[in-house]
Amino acid sequence: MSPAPRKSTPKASALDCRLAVMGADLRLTPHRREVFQVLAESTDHPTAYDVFGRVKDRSPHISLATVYNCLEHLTTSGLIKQVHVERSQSRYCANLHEHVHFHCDSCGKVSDALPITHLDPAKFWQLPNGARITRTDVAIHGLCPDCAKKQTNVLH
Amino acid sequence: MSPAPRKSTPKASALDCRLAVMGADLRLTPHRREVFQVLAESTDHPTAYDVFGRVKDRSPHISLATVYNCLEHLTTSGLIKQVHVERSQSRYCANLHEHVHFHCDSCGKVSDALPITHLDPAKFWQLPNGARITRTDVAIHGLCPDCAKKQTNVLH
DNA sequence: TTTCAGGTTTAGAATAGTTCTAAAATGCGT
DNA sequence: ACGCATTTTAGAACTATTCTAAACCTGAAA
Repeated sequence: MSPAPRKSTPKASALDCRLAVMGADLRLTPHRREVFQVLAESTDHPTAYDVFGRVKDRSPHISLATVYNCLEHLTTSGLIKQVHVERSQSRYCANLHEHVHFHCDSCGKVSDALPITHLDPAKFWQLPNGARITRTDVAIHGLCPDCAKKQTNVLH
Repeated sequence: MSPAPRKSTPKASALDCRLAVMGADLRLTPHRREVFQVLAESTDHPTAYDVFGRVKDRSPHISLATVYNCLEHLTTSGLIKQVHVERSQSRYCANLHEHVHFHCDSCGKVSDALPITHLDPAKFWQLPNGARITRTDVAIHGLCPDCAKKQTNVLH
């Protein structure tokens, strides 16, 4: 008999492509797929607990530990990024394009800001001689347009 | 009778000056002074627990809660800065000059890097229209000179 | 088809960093 | 010295995260 055609994962979604392209060593389980989907559809940099709540709509029996587990695997295989804003909860982000995070210190919202020009850290800062740079995290703090407007109104 | 000369805080240390200059609303207690001193003498961005250990050499009876308390007061009055590197412990820094933090992902050391030129965030990133910027935190990750050298040696 | 080995998921316990609480201590102005 | 506000303390409480051990899949081998 000729070998049977493979049965598993018949459709190639955006996530499958991403996994293939990155060559990540990550088994694509339904939970991991869902956690990634949730993140890919979110622009608000949800916390692990936020993700838990959103994934539960689709998989009511998923546990928080699994969400943490999936987030860790997705992070280490480079499919998502972990963002450290506060000493409190970590936030996660599926936007892998070069960008920085803008944090509103009033309402706590986190939004992405795209680069106008590429920033070369070595041109801006005196780094220790012989250091090797792997990534640069930029976090800009301030007031988002809404909160800036509100604060101005209050002051006058 | 003419008013008696003020008796409190007879000597003006660097910390006193700093407090006066910044107009910080902070009572200068011995513990706060010690916590600040420890930080001012450290370049390794100690954690709260590190600070606790170092202050204990001078004030053996200080409690960890007091250290946290002092760190919070010093932070909110702008005398020190809190640095969020990892999801784990916060680190603190008494260097208020414009600078960024370089984190070695191998040995975990955090060191300061001074700016060569001033960075204007608005020139580099498309920020939400109407946003008001208060500060920009830059964290550069990679390998410090020592770890970069070691890793090269291992590879050949 | 059964068996096995591997990774995955689960619930709950454990841990770590930090904050809270209530009482005691301290210090300043009168 | 007195009263009041702030600071300090020890320990409990809290929260985010990680660990653990058992149950569960899934795919390959027998």
